[in-house]
This record gives sequence, structure tokens and C-alpha cells, in this order.
Amino acid sequence: MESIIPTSKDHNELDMASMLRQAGLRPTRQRILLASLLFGAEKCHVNAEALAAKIAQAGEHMATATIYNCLHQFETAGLLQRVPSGDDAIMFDTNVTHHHHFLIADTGELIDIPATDFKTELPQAPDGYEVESVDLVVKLRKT
Amino acid sequence: MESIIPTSKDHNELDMASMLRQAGLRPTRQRILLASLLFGAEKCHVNAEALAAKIAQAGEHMATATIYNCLHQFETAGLLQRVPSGDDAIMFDTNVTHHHHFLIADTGELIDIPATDFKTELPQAPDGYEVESVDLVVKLRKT
DNA sequence: AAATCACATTAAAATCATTCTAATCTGCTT
DNA sequence: AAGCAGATTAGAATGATTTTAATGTGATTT
Repeated sequence: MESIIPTSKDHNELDMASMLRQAGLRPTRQRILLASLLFGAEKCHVNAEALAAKIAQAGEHMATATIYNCLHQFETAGLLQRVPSGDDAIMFDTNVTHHHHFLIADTGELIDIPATDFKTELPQAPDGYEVESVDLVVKLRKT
Repeated sequence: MESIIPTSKDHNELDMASMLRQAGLRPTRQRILLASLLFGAEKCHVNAEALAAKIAQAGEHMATATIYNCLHQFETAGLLQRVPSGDDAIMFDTNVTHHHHFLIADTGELIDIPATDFKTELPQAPDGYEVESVDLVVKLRKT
């Protein structure tokens, strides 16, 4: 009994599928689910473990290797950016614009800093090299 | 048949021992050896694996746990600074002055940038927090 | 719509840096 | 020389990530 009127869920999945296709990735069930969790919500900073928890919470299942595979594929496709992290897990940011981070020292929480909130005069790259990216992390502690 | 005239090796060990004592660390054989390797040479950026290699090369032996213990103790004592790293190993810097780093993307090699080589206007820390440290990494790729 | 093929996903084992454990050792003080 | 707190040790444990080798699945062709 399929409805002609698409549900919001269907609509979202179509969005995610076309986003993936545009990124050159086949829209598999797993990649669509991950994309929904990553790009449908507000949360910006995730690691594999946090995603696994969200997946379980949604009553779904996915192999750990698939989560890592997809995260790396999303990064390569430019849908995610790797960000420095306080703990020992790889963290990704759904905000792929040029910006930097506050890192709360004791919790490991990351907070975006718009690139416009500060100005940097960079040193010149050594001969034979060019700048690929610039990462600034301001570590904070409670006063 | 101990000589009254100290060899340069002895001299170096005395230096290291007093440095350690000043830092509040008991000058054990292992800590003196590590200190010699770290603060006697030019090399600034090390991880546990690189140190283990140097130790083996010097014909000595040290438990892996000891290397990690000492590195963390040296860091706490302010003799070393942790630095961001491209690979997945913890890296330390014997340069504990305020400065930043170039990171060669494909080799993982770090190069110091004097803090005076660029100017940064930092954003204000959120309420209830204060800035603990600022880390800037400029990732480079070969042109 | 069946066949096909390249690509994805999977569970489980492997890897690798780092930390823990519990026993032994060693600087330092008495 | 004795004693003790702290240091070192080998080896086991941990935990995030990757590999392996087998199975499954989108998309295209027939």
C-alpha cells in the first residue's frame, strides 16, 4: 500500500540519494542512513562511535567497517572535514566551510569559530611547498 | 679504574641529572638516557617509536611503558610539549617556547614556525572559559 | 525481468599505539 | 646497611581503526 504522496522520510531519503549521487557515491541504504544522520541534524562534530550509537538508537544496524568506510568516502567527496580532536578518536565536521575550533579541554567538545572571527597573517610556505590547509585550535579550560 | 677526569659523557649525564632534579624528577638511569637523546641532540619532534629506535641504536634497552611514562612525566614537568601530528602517534616537541608548525602532508614531518612569524587576533573565549593554549598547523603539500 | 558486473557491506580477525598489572628493582634517606 | 617510596619491567589488556575474504546489492545490459 504505497502512498502517492511522499512522506517527509521519503523526501529526505531522495535528497540524500541525490546528494550522494552528485558526490559520485552510489546511494546505498547504508550511505543514505548515515547521510540522514549527519546532514539532517544540527550536530556538527561526530566520530564513528557516536554515529554507531545514533544508528542503534534508530533501531538500525551497520558494520563498524562500513561506518569508517563511509566516513572516509564522505571526507574524500568533500561532504565532511576531518578536525583535530582532544581524544584519540577520529572526528569529522559537517561544516566544510573555512573555520576553526575551540576545544574544551576536559570534555573534548568542539565548538566552531567562524573564520571571520579572527585574522591571521600566515608565514610563507618553504620553497617547493604550498599551503594545503590551516587549522587553528584554541584550547579552553573552565575559569 | 675510574678516571678522575670526567669524560664528556659523564659531564652530559651530570647536566641531565641536575635538569631532572630541578624538574622534580628522580634522575634514574632511564630518564637520564632519554633526556640525553632528547635534549642533547638537535631533533625537536619525537614519538615513542622514534625514541625506541634511538635507544636500540645506542645499544641500550628500555621497556615501552617506561618510554611512555617518561615522555608524559617530561611533558608534565614542562620539558616537552605535545604537538599535533599527522599520523596516529603522540608527538612531542623539545621546543617548549610559544610557536606553531608546518606539517608536510605526505611525510608527516613537522617544522617549527616561530610565533613571531605571524600575527593572530584571537576570538574571545566563551563565558566561563579561558584560553589554555593556541595551536596552529599549516599543512603543506609539494608544488 | 533475468543476467551480469563492479562496487558495497559484512563479521570476524588482525593491527598498532598506548595503557594497565603485578612483580621486581633502585635511588635516596635514615 | 636497611627500608621505603617511587620507578622499571615484561607481558597482558585495551580500544580505535583496518584488513580479509565472503556475501550482497545497485545499476546496466540483455
